[in-house]
Amino acid sequence: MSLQFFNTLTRRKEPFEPIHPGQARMYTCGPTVYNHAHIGNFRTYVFEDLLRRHLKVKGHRVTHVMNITDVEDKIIREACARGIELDQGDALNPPERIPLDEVTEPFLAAFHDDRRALRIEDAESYPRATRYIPQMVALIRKLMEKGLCYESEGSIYFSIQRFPRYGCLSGHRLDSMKAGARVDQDEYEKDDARDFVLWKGRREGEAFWKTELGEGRPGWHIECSAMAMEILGESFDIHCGGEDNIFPHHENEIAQSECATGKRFVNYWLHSRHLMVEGKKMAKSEGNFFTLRDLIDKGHDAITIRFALARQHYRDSLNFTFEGLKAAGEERRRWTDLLLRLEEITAPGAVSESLRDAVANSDREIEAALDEDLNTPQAIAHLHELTTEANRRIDSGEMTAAESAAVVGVFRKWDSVFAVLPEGRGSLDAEIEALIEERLAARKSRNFARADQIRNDLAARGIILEDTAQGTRWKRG
RNA sequence: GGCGACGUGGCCAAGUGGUAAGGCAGGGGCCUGCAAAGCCCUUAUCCCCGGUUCGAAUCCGGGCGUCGCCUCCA
Repeated sequence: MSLQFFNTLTRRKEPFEPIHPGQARMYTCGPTVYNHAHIGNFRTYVFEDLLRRHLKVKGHRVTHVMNITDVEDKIIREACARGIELDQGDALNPPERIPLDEVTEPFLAAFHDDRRALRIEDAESYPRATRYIPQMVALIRKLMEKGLCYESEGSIYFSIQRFPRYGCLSGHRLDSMKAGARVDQDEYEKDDARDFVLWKGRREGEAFWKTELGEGRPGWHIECSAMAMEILGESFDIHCGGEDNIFPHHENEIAQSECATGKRFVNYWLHSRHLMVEGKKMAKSEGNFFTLRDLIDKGHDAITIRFALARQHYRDSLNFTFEGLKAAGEERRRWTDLLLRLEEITAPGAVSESLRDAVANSDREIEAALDEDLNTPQAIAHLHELTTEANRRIDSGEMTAAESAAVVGVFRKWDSVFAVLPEGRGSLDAEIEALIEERLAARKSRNFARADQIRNDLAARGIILEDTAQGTRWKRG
């Protein structure tokens, strides 16, 4: 079956056909580095990671660009409060380091630490907005030459009236947008309240660059168009983000990009729904706002958090609960324990036809599920079915080492997408090994008090012992 | 007010026309020195009301409810 995605643009599932066969170019909206990313952000980044990993399994060469927004109102406010230099230099002759980096770099580093903890693979590129000011200026000048924008009090605005398809992504219609309940708080002067700013002229107390457009700083939307087109080309395959980005951010990206080039900007728009915590919108005021660090500090495992985020379909809102996190941990443990059991099997013999079929079936169904707009819940259900089947066969004592390897193979293959299995158990120090030996001897001599004491002591040190017919198995708790 | 998504067992969740996958939690059993793990058994007329159809969780209409976006929040 072919890979298909639900395209926000058409509101339908469509087969994925990359512009260049075998190559998938994707751009995802990354973090604004003014604080630590929260688990809602990571829900989206984990979805995008699953997407890139599955594209790779399907044989595509993936070029993934995730932008870093490192100039923005809150960052500037913080810089201002700290008395950091507002002049960021000449856009065409930028210094290695700009003053705003002092605010953003610690959070950028933290973001990468967090995503690695969640096993989110490295993207091919992490462009920072502040390093692409000339490209943004060039793009704005192109739009100016085409007469699609206007200047007002030193700022430059895009006139959405000039783009007839405006609203194609979000479904907003120009005429009905006027009735919007919200009043724009922006103090800049616009011809039409719905127009958006491409370039903000320098203002008192705000960071600025010296550019051909004068002194000022870029608007928000322009960075993604400029960086995406610079790195991926004027037309590319996939653009992702959280659902809140559909309007206005992505809508505006389409308008400015397609007006500038006259070409289709992006073929597939994929958006993840938001995450809620314990049934409520995550908000600091609700006391249910969590960064990854918050959860790790509470003793939760990063990979289990990854699994809790990956386990639900990206287009459904995800209700993040501690009960759900516990369930995610149990599911992982079940798979981890199965792998330990499988590794212990040494029986010689061929792979039976029934096992070969079972494994091939699981493999096919998991692939089909992921092909169908990344249906992770269904793919996971198939892994659970394979788990039960494998445990049953192990219990029957008939599984061979070759069969065990076949089952492990399916788990490892799909874990290249899910990335939730342990890489290995590690090893034990000699002291613990000696205790395990001592306990075996104690059990043999029916000194169960001593045996249980050793088991309890080791459990307190994070080593869990389980007795099987073949001997004692250890694992880390 | 405009646009959109969703409502399946205690919890999470698959399933888009043929009489409800899977996991977690709970209960019972087998196994075990005990435990753990594992296996087996166990809980649903799919929000409500109409309609289409031989047949609907699945399609259509109407309710009710939850959630999201409507200018810088993934």
